[in-house]
Amino acid sequence: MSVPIVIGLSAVIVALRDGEACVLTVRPRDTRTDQTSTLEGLPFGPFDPQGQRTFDLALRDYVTRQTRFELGYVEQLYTFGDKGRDAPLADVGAGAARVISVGYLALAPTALDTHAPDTNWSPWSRFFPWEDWRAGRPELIDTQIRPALEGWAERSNSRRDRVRLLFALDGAPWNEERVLERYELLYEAGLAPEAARDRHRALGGAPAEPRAFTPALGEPMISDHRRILATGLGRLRGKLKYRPVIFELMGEAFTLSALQRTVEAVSGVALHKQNFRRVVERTSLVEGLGRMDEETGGRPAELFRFRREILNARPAPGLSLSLLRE
Amino acid sequence: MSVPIVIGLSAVIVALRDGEACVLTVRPRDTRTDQTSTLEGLPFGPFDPQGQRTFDLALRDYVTRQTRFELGYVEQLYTFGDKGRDAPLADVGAGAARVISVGYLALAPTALDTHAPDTNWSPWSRFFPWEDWRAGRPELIDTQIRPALEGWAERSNSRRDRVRLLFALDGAPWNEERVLERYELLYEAGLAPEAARDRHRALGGAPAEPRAFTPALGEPMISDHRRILATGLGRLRGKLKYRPVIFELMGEAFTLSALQRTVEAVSGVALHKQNFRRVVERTSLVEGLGRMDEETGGRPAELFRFRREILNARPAPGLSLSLLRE
DNA sequence: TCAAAAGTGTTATCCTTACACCCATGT
DNA sequence: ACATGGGTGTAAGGATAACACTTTTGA
Repeated sequence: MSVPIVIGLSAVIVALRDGEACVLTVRPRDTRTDQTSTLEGLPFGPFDPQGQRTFDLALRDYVTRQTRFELGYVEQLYTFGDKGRDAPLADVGAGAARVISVGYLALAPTALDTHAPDTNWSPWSRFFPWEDWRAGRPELIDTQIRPALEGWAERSNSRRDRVRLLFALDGAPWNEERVLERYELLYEAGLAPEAARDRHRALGGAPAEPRAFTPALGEPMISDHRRILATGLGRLRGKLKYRPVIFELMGEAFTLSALQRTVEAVSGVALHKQNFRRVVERTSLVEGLGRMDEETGGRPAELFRFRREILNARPAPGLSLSLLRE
Repeated sequence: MSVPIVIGLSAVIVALRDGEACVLTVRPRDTRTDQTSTLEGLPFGPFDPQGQRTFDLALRDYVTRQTRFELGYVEQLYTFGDKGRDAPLADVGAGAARVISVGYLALAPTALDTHAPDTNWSPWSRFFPWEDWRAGRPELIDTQIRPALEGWAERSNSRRDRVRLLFALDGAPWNEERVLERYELLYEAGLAPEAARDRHRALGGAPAEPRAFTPALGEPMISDHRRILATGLGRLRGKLKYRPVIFELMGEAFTLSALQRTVEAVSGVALHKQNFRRVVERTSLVEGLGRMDEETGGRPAELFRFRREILNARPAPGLSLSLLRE
């Protein structure tokens, strides 16, 4: 076994900031020049096979040390091992190692106020602008993405079908969960700057250099981090519907409107107000506190709390937020 | 980096044999004694970081070479990295390496007739007898599992709740998807022989020795393979409901009854015949062939085929086999 | 003729989705 | 008074889940 394996743990840490669903990003410093990277990446740490007992503990430990807060909800996403799409070797100080990425999803309540150096809360829409349908169908899909994909798609029927289904062209409905498939399609079609960079490195080129990118196609990230982010966002969007994970993003007390805006920010679609309330109330996941919110214009709203105890008491804490499109 | 990392790929390969959902198992040979193991395990292969481009390709290649057939549907399950629950080191010929298990799920149509040496199609009920509710609630839950868990459960409320919810005690409904959580509970409670073995090895004991086990608690497997199998079964049961994966287990033509029996064998619950048909027909996932089946007693049944083309044509090939309990 | 398995018809109930409308507060 | 956001009522349509029943074969 000549080539050693290095396992990199990457975390998609999601929290709400100013009403937007954000992800914690870092700009790693180049060890030689001490310059921070122009591209953002996910919090990342190598797994120590000697000392660390589980991935889970290693990840929590790593994040706590780097950002000074403790992760609550954590779940494993996927393990990426494709050659040619691995993390930059420099990151982990390994010479000719094969780097395997284990991605994790973590959710944090809004309260936390971490600002370790070189970290930032970035709205995910910066990386996937086409995923935000809250204000209706994003124009850039038809003005930019569709034309850019035309040449690639017309090479086969299956490509055409994929583009149509994933980007909701020609009347196909939008499916907000397929974030990863959309990103992978753009990567395959060469429209993600990461693709060009990976090809370049495969040919023995120099380390990744940031280059101009089309804003409509989203900002690229370091190594395979945008791929992991897409996996995390898709997983979260799916999970909302059958597990009450959304409450991991809320504070102790919240209004139903705030809850709805959070679901909308994550899922990227607008919801029908009245029906959203009914669904939430029917599942009895929340409980009114009697207290009122101190306003932002209009009638004061009642504050609610998540009845966390039902997680142990009830069979399937189903939320089944059957996304009620407006 | 003193301790090298070894990545083991393990496959849960599911197929139907004689109407039962089975999983392909192997009995590895001891390299010294040339004896086959008394315990079964999953097909397993080390990942070569030098030569192999992706896990997916590595797994397919490995299975094809070992069993002479090509995998169709393949999906990654989970990556297990807990210290103390790793694969036996002897298996991969690595000295003091840290072994990480990447589990995969694969589905194979019944047709295939592989019989490589030392491999076997084992019904999953041998490993998880409590998961089969097709003939109603299994007696062993109340006669064996409940009493065996009593002492462990009474130590805290949360333990009691977990047992009640997962094993459907005291009127709690059965949730067929939580296969892994049930196995992990039994492991934690010390009722899986694997737990004793792992503890023993952690104390520097000799390699695992098979020992007597309670049949009601299922047969143990090599290393962490029963954990991976539980993950696979749970994932498959969940996926049935929102993706038409069940057809990966069927031949080209099948009767609706055969389809129903397959779903029942996988999900472990009995379904309502008439409503099952209605659901299948409404989704237009299948198409009648006009031909009739050559019987097994009673009126001949029409043969159907899976309309595979809808995978590219339709938005969400939802099957939503909302499990219609009888 | 009867057992066995295939296949059809019908109905109450619940959930989804949409509609319209009223309430409490700040300016 | 009126704009703003909070909150309620009601009803059509469809999916679910449960009934009971007929049809076609082999023995």
